[in-house]
Amino acid sequence: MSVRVSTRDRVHRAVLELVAEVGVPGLTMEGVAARAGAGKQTIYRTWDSPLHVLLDALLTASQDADGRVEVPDTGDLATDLRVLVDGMVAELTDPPSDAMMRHVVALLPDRPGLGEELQERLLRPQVAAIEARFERAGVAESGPAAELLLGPVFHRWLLRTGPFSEQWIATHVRLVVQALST
Amino acid sequence: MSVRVSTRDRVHRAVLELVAEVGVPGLTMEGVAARAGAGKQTIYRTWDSPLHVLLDALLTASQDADGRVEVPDTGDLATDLRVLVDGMVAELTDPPSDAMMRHVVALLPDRPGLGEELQERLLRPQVAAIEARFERAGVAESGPAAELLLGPVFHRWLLRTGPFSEQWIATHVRLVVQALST
DNA sequence: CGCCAAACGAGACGTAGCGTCTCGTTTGGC
DNA sequence: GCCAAACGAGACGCTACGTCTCGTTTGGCG
Repeated sequence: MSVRVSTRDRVHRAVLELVAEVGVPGLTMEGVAARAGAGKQTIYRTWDSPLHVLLDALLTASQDADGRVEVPDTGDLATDLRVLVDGMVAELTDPPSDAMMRHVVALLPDRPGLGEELQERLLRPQVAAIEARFERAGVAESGPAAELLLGPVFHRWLLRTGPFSEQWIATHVRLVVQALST
Repeated sequence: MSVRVSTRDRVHRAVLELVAEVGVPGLTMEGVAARAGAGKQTIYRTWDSPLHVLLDALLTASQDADGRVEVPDTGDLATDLRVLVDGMVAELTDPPSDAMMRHVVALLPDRPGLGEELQERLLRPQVAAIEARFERAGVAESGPAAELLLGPVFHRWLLRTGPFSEQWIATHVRLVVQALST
């Protein structure tokens, strides 16, 4: 990304403002350029779609915030898993992130590049933290275990079958821990 | 839907042909109308977007095929859950259904009507069948149980983290059954 | 300090799809 | 066999597309 720093920032700000006003389907390259006070060519030089601009803006912001996911270890597996699930739920329910991720996964078959960027810079660290905590607990199948924990969270987020209430998360974590205690 | 039957069929055929050629993002109302030999007004009278046309076409086809999901009961819970998971996997990996569902869930926050139609006519029967089988097995929390079974399947489908191999499904079902055997 | 190439803001350009509309022309139910 | 409702066709102005060509900053190097 060879765009000048100040320009990048203005474009990021513009797309975040616009997505709040018109939603992801309402984003346009011309709109972003105009709001950022930039030429269209400048936008096309670096990004290939409004969704790509939004993805970059959100990932840049989240990276500036923390960068990596800490692996908690209070000794109690259920407690630590809750912390990790809470982090993921926070990400999934933040409105701009929610909308962006939905549209990125929609285009995943057609534009794998977008999905990889999301995967690499946002999801993988979360999954890795969960697997690490399982391994520390002596769980052999940490991969399937992480999927068992995250799957229902994504399912509930994706299909909006119910809220992420205290009680639901507690029940879910309990079932997962039970599945892994041979 | 007051469109004449033969017209509906021609539109359904047209959108299924087109989505295979140009993908969901390439679908347009004008393209569907032209391919179906219909006027644009006729399309707009019944549907409000190309994705809505595709959703209707796929749901109509799948309803004509079977209509409802059978609840298997061989006596072995793991075996029956496999059958139900296999059915869901088949639906999720059929290319046009795959693409359609991704785009519908992407628009779910903006256009809840689309999501409800998908939910009601396709997903709910699957979930109900799984919950019914759990209840027959004496599982108290059949709701969370169904989520535990389906969540990782959707997670793997959505993020494409790995294939639906024999081995993965077997391991996953085993973990779920174990989570529920108090 | 002054230079110069790279990056930039602005916007013109032809194309395509949008959603609405107005035409005649089927078409099917009474 | 009649007549209103539904239809095929396509014109209309509009918006966004992606490419392009302009001058104009701008920042690094001598």
